[in-house]
Amino acid sequence: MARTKQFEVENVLDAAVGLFWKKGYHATSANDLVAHLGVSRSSLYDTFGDKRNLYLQALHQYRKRIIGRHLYLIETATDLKETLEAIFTLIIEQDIDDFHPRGCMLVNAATEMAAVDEDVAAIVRGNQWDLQKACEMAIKKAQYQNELRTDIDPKSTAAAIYNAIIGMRVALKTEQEQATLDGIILQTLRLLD
Amino acid sequence: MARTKQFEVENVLDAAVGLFWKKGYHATSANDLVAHLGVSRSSLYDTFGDKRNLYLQALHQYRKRIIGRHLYLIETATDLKETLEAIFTLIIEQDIDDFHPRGCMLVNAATEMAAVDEDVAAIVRGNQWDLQKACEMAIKKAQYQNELRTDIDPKSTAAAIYNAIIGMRVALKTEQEQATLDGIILQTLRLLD
DNA sequence: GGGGTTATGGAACGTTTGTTCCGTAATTAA
DNA sequence: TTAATTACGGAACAAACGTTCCATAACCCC
Repeated sequence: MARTKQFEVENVLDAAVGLFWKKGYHATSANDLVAHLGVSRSSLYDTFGDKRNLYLQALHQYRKRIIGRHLYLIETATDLKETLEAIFTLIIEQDIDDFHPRGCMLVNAATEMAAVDEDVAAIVRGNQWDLQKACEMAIKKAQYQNELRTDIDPKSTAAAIYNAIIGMRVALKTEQEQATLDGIILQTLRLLD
Repeated sequence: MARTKQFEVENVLDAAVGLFWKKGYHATSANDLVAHLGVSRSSLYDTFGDKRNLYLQALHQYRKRIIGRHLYLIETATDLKETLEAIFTLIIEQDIDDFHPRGCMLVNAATEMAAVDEDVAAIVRGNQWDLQKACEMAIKKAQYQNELRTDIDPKSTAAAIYNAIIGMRVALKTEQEQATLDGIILQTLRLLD
């Protein structure tokens, strides 16, 4: 019936994630997108709507691809403390020694956009809920299996751990000493002792 | 010798803080600044240089005015845990029930600008150093006065507490349940038990 | 192999961007 | 009062912004 697209939507979304993640919403121009996504202006607008819409879809893509991995690790954890330490390490390795650390796209979105864009806020909140709930469930499971003290409150502890992860995401935006980062991990995971 | 300025530099800087704090660097336009600072375009550029320069000066102003208060509270604390709880409460009260929560201007600056602007990064790092050091010293002082267990490591604990404050600053960008926030505070301050 | 439909590339749109320029106003030392 | 200097308001600037439009190209069903 009609001409077929010369690109994969998923691939282009991944590329859009790459741009918006690194530079944020306002600092990424339409020209940037056209130049780096390998898709012409008209096809971009035809497929994704306007810039804001593309940004929202990129946020969903980021959440699915990047955060999905962390969720999976937590949900399948056998040793929770070890798993959380591994996640901290993953996060650190992503940004350390990077001249332009990207941090977390959802944290960047929260600070740049969430206050003035309810759709962005909803995505950020959804992500928070997922991670906090997964962490809470993992704590409960560990308690049920007698691997964790039962006087630890699952909900507030999960919230505090999630909160610490967010904090580290910001900290990594300005390069940090490894010793400081290790200290934060050590103390945060002490919540599970 | 020459005409006198019709405005106080400090007042204008405070107003600039208000704008950049709420909207960030890129989303605040030169027109926004002219419209809200009560200073003509030419006087703005004459006094503060370009937009980026004004932003950097606004960051310093924010640090002096807002964070200076927290520093003072920590440095003069008699009951550290109580003081930290008070600071958490101050932070929460600023943003809760606000339709457009501003969060912390330095956190916003870190995520939006620090990766690509070394001067912004330096200001953020300076602020981190101040707060972390103040917290570390307060812990040591409390330990010396036998108000705190001596097996608590001052440096890493201070880093973790600072980290939790940053995390909460981001969390408040999307409105939160008070119970969740209280849980984070409770668990974070457990580091001092 | 048309005919209907969508995709594409590129030019073009009107706004908004950050910044500069200039004529005039205000200030004070001489 | 004059001369020298700086501040001010507003027009003006080129560049970049996000978006739209259109002629052409590619595709599939009939």
